[in-house]
Amino acid sequence: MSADTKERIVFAAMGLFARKGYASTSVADILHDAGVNAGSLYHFFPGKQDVLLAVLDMYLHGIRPMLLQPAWNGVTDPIERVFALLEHYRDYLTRTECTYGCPIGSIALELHEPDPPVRALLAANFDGWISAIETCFIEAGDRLPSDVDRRDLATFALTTMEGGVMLSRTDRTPVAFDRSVRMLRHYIDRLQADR
Amino acid sequence: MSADTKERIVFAAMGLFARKGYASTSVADILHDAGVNAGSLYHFFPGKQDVLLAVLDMYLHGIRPMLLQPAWNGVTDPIERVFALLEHYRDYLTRTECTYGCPIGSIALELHEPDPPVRALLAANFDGWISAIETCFIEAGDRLPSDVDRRDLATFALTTMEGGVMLSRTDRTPVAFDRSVRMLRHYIDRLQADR
DNA sequence: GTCTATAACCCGATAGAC
DNA sequence: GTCTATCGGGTTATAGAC
Repeated sequence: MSADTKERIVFAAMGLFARKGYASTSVADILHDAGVNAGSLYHFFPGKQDVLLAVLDMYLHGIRPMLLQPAWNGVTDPIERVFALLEHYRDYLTRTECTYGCPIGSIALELHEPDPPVRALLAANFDGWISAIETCFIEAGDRLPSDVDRRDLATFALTTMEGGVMLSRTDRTPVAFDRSVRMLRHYIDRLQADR
Repeated sequence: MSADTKERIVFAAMGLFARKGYASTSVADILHDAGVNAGSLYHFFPGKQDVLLAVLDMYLHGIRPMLLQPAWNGVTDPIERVFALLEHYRDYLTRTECTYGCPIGSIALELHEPDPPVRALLAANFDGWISAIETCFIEAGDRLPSDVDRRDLATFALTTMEGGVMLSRTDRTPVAFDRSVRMLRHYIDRLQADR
């Protein structure tokens, strides 16, 4: 089946890129994990980079169903949703003994001069994440001071997460991640206290 | 000259790893930039990874003379020193049109399963950075609330910087970096206001 | 310590039968 | 659409003369 084969390739590549990175994943690795032969992959994709594009596209369209929905299950308070999402990343971090973090962030720093379409999809993924969190802060309404820009605050939450993941992956403990998120929580608590 | 050759190799590799990353830099690249032949490199280093170790070691010992000293030139206030260091990274970012960020952070995310000595040196570099900033916050004394942990705050400053660099490199503009640092500044201003 | 040549290997991508 | 075999090129590292 054609659709199935293509899907298997993308899913296999998604896992491999997250675990080993883009450059360190060979086409042979993808073929092996997908249980597919070279001819099939090159029938659906012009080359390896196009597989990456498909993976980034899947992440982009998966933000709601694959990331936000599970992270926000049962959480309705908009500000708690921000921290529920951060907690979601922490779970992923600890479940993998702090070896895997955010796959988008890893690829973004691994590729030093990505081709324009790759860079555009990386930026779109970050933008989607930020916009989702921005919406939470907007929904928080007057619980936050009116002079605090909601998008700036959402960007800050993402940099806290990405930076925390970076340090925690490096020393294989969630300590730095926890410290950063605790500080972000402290900041947002204070914003709510004296709005 | 032996010492000179070894040094040229390390400096060439330092530049290349920062610009292209570790995996994408070939030994041939290093040889070319250093103006050295393969025999010389393999005379001084068992392999490519050992060149990386030497580079990370140089970064580690260069934190004060190569990073803090120039960033803090003329800045004495401990809290302003924190933001002067962040400004230093912003300068590097904008001077390179947002293509290069923190070389340690890039390598840390690029290598998914680094050998223990590499990981140890990456962690030591982050630790040295955090400790320097922690000292600033300690020197700030009672300008900051006593119940705010100085090391947590220093870790937060590093994650803000690394996350900001990641996003800014991805969309090739310092906007995200500036937003994150502005939020950190806002937080620390508030800590000082109602200590 | 420095040089050149090259070994041994892995990579992405392709050709062409089925 | 799927398979196998393989091409051409780049990789790290080594051998051995000087």
